Amino acid sequence: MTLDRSLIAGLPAFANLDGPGLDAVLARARSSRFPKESEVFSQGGEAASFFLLLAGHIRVVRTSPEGHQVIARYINEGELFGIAVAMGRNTYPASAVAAVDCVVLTWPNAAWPDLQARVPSFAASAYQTIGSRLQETQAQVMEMSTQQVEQRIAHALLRIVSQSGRKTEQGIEVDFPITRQDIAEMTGTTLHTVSRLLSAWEDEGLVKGGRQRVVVTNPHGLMVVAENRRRK
Amino acid sequence: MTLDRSLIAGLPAFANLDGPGLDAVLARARSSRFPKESEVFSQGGEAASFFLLLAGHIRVVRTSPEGHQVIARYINEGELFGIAVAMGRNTYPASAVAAVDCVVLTWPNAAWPDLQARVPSFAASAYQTIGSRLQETQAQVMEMSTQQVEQRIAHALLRIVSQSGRKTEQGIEVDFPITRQDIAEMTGTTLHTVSRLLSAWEDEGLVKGGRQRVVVTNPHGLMVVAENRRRK
DNA sequence: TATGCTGTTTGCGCCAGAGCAAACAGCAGC
DNA sequence: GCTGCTGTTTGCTCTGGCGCAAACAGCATA
Repeated sequence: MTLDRSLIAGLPAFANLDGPGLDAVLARARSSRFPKESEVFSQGGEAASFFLLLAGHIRVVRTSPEGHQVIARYINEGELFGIAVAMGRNTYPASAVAAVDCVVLTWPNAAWPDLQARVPSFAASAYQTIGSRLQETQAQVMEMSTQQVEQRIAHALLRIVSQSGRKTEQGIEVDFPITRQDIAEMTGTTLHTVSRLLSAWEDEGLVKGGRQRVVVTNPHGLMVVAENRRRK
Repeated sequence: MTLDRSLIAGLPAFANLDGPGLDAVLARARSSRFPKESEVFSQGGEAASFFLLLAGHIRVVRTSPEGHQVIARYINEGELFGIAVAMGRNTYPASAVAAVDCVVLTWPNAAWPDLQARVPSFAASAYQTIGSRLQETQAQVMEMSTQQVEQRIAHALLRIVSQSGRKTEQGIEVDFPITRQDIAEMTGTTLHTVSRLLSAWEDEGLVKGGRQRVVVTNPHGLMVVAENRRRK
């Protein structure tokens, strides 16, 4: 199946790439569909490919030996993921699950050295992706060390909505199904606490909830909550 | 000042490098001393160089806008650090402080593109370093979400001691000065809690404390504490 | 030897948030 | 429309560990 340049021409990962460069990158990729809740790759599995999300939303999940799940991040359209090869790893450190039906570009890892040599700006953007994820993850450690649950959840919601929000007449809505449990697993809390806080915020007119739905109706008000340190 | 190959020949970062390769890498570096508690680079500062620690121990610290400090990691001898350039960043996301007197190799960022092209295995080891730090940081998020303070501190201590431990007749000792406050900042707790737990462990014969000193006298026993989930 | 300074220990009270339990509400399939 | 499943809400209790405070102990300097 031949892939069209227009699929990826506008993506930040391919900025600074000319037409032939784009074609070189696309020549090694194939596109495929992943239905909702299916796994793109699995934690601990041998890393044979790396990916780019063309459409949909993907949840990256880590499971501890004891069975606890933590959501490391959500992948948005246009982002690279599963780039274990760029880190010199040969196994995936987490699982990737389609949060909705997704379209994914897949490259075999074997193509990496060649692409890296021939299309250096593509490799550079992969490294930059890894760098900014390290950065974000460290910021998360910091948040978890220093902030209250309320602020962490507010931050997490604002982050999701700014990256994967869809404007509606009510406000900005998370545009994939997300449960209270999911939010809890992103912030290191329990679904009970998340539910209680969302209910409280709904009373204050900051958000509006629904089954697997969250709408932020007053982003500015939520930011105040996120920044508010009530202790010292 | 001319640097000798033997300085770095044995380091994992330079595995697979032949003599000329080593020389090419060293030609662009200069070596310098950093006295205890001095800053190698500063959070938010413009990233002009990247570094390799030849001797000593370095503390990587992030400070929040509100002034909270978190210790992201300790750098050990032979490790690269401050490699913002490899992530496409132009500013340091954290500060690096010498925990003891240190000897550091410094490369100007300008040398990076050239080194990357001419000594690819050096670049690859930088990327691998970043990858494993992302991995570790995500593991830390997981720990903070799912484990009790007691287990987190036990894990942190075991990690430090395994990476930077020195054998003594009493057991394995952290071979740089480390305060209870430092341990608290690594694990997202308070020095009070750390102090209480260390005291308790000392009574059980697992560790032995001192001013800015920790000796693990019974590593196996500490591992039991680290793995022990007393709830659920 | 005295004087600080910095790091450590320990007691006490309190509360954010986890754990448990039970009722409730969308949504899908029959 | 009924049934079942999955996700949500909410009340209650309990506790890990934080905040505060005060005493204490190494180590360095004069």
